[in-house]
This record gives sequence, structure tokens and C-alpha cells, in this order.
Amino acid sequence: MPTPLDSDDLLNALRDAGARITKPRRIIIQILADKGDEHPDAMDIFRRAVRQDSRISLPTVYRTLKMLEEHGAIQRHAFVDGRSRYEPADGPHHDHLIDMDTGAVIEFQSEKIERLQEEIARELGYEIVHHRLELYGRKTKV
Amino acid sequence: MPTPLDSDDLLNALRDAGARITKPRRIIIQILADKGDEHPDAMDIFRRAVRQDSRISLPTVYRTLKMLEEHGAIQRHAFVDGRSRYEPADGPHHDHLIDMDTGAVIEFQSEKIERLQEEIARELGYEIVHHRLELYGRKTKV
DNA sequence: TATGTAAATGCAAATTATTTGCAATAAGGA
DNA sequence: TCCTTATTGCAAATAATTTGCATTTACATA
Ligand SMILES: [Mn+2]
Ligand SMILES: [Mn+2]
Ligand SMILES: [Zn+2]
Ligand SMILES: [Zn+2]
Repeated sequence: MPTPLDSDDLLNALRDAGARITKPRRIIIQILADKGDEHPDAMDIFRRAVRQDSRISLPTVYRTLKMLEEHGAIQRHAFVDGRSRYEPADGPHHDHLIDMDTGAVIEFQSEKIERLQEEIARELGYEIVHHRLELYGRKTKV
Repeated sequence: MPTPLDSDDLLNALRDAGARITKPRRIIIQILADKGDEHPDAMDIFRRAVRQDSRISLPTVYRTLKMLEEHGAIQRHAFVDGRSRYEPADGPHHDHLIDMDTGAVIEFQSEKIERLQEEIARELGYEIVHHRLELYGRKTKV
């Protein structure tokens, strides 16, 4: 669903923030932009990063992720399994369906649900700043 | 919204599970059933428990909560702040709106949203086992 | 009511994901 | 190329929750 976003966009987010483009950051960003594996957690990213440069450290992965998140370049999701998972904050808003058997994360969007949420909040006298909607399920048997 | 549920119902949940009704459990359950403070976290419960019996321990609070959760007597929610919060699993299903300024937790239910979720999952070939819907917002200015 | 046994407890230590202090390194403007 | 300062890697700190183990307690039975 999300519109394409490549390494360069994430690198620019850092540059705009006046941050230095270091080798570790370049590698981490490249991994985040990879459409191959989506919603990786910090350890996933670390393991892949080490393959490109064995002296990268886990704290640097966390620090880079936090920095990118603070600049709105990536989003962090905390699903029920504990760890945080990350994804480039490009395309339009979407929510997630998690396959309880495989751990696969499927994205979806529902204008209707979004609208209903706003409506409910308004009725309660609130304005939504952000929300979290996660469906946990299993593939329907044929 | 939830239908009233008192200490006895929770105590019975333990009895049914063949568990012993100990003093710490009695106290913890009484705190959970208290309509006064809803969605307390483990530390909230521990602090209140200690007032009734100073030798209660935090591990016992956690162990009791886990046991009650496993037997479906209480529900655990992990909101964005990290800690888990608990509530008796009595009344009908509901979701939560969290006041970002005060931390207050407001309950709501939406048949429409629940139905839309099912629909979305079905279209994706899934059956929902459980879900998490949390709205984070601020009171609308008058 | 007294008693034996397994379940439950309290304490201290372990766990897990993430963060932080600090000395060494490296990015990038001058 | 050089200088300054941000960034790094490492080790140690956090914070919430869990676990090992010796001691206590609930409660079924006598
Ligand atoms: Mn996503
Ligand atoms: Mn609730
Ligand atoms: Zn949404
Ligand atoms: Zn719901």
C-alpha cells in the first residue's frame, strides 16, 4: 500500500536534521528501505547490518531508529510480542493484521473505521492524536 | 459498561481452577474488584495490597494476575506506556480511549467497528482471534 | 482439632528489550 | 589536511516481569 520510499528519502531526513551520514546509518537505512522484509525489529535489522559491516553495534541500531522515528521518517509499532517493529513512514496511514501462526504482518486501511474512531472520540469529548488498531488472527480454513 | 463483578466471582474463578485461597490472593482480588480505581497496573495493585498486609510481595502480585488472566477472570492490556494494566473480565467487550494528558482510561464499544474488523479480516482470508483498538487523544477545547 | 503434604509465598537473582555513560573514532566544514 | 564535535562501540544501567529456591501456609484427611 505505502508509496515507494527509498534509502535516499531516509538519508535526507537525517541530513535535514543536521545529522551526519555515517556508515552504520547508511546501512541501517538501506535495510529499512528494503521492500523485502517489512516490519523488522531492532534485532532483525542488527543481524542484517552486521553482515555488511561486522563492527556495527546494537545500540547504534537503536539510536538510529529512535532518531529516524523522532524525525518522522519511520514508524514504530509495538505488537503484542513485546519487541518494537519498524517501517518507513511513507504512504498513507494503515493498520495491521497479524497472522498468529506465521507472524506475518498484513496491512490494511479502512476509511470507515477511521471515521468511526473520530466520531466516537468526538462524542466522548476528545480529539484523537493517534491510535492503534491491530487484528490478530488465523487463516480461514478452506 | 461492564456488568458488576465482585471479589467472590474472582475468588470462585480461582477455586474452580483448584487453586488455594490465600491471604495475598484475597487481597489482590479485592483490589481488582474495586470499582474505584480501574485499569491499575501491577505496581498500583502492589502498593494498595501492601497497605493491607505489609509482607505481600510484587512477584506474588504478578503470579496472581497471571493466574487470573490464564483462567479468563481478568484481562491484561498493554497500552503504549509500557506497563500492563488489568481489569476484571466481566461485562461485554469494549475498547479504550486514553487521555494523553491525565492518563485516564475511557471505555467505549462500537458494534460497527467490531463488524468492520471482522469484514476486513474475512476479505483478507483471516478469522480474528482477538484485537487491540486504542485511541489516544486530548479533551477537545471548548 | 491436629497433622502431613503439596501449593504458594517472599526474597534475591535472572530475563528481555532498550537505553545510557564514556572514551575512542570518524564525518565533514574550514 | 586539520579541527571540532557528533557518533560509535563497549559495558553497564534500566524497567517490567519472571523464576529458583528455601520457607510458610492452606486445607484435605485422620
Ligand atoms: Mn505497516
Ligand atoms: Mn476496560
Ligand atoms: Zn488506523
Ligand atoms: Zn473491540
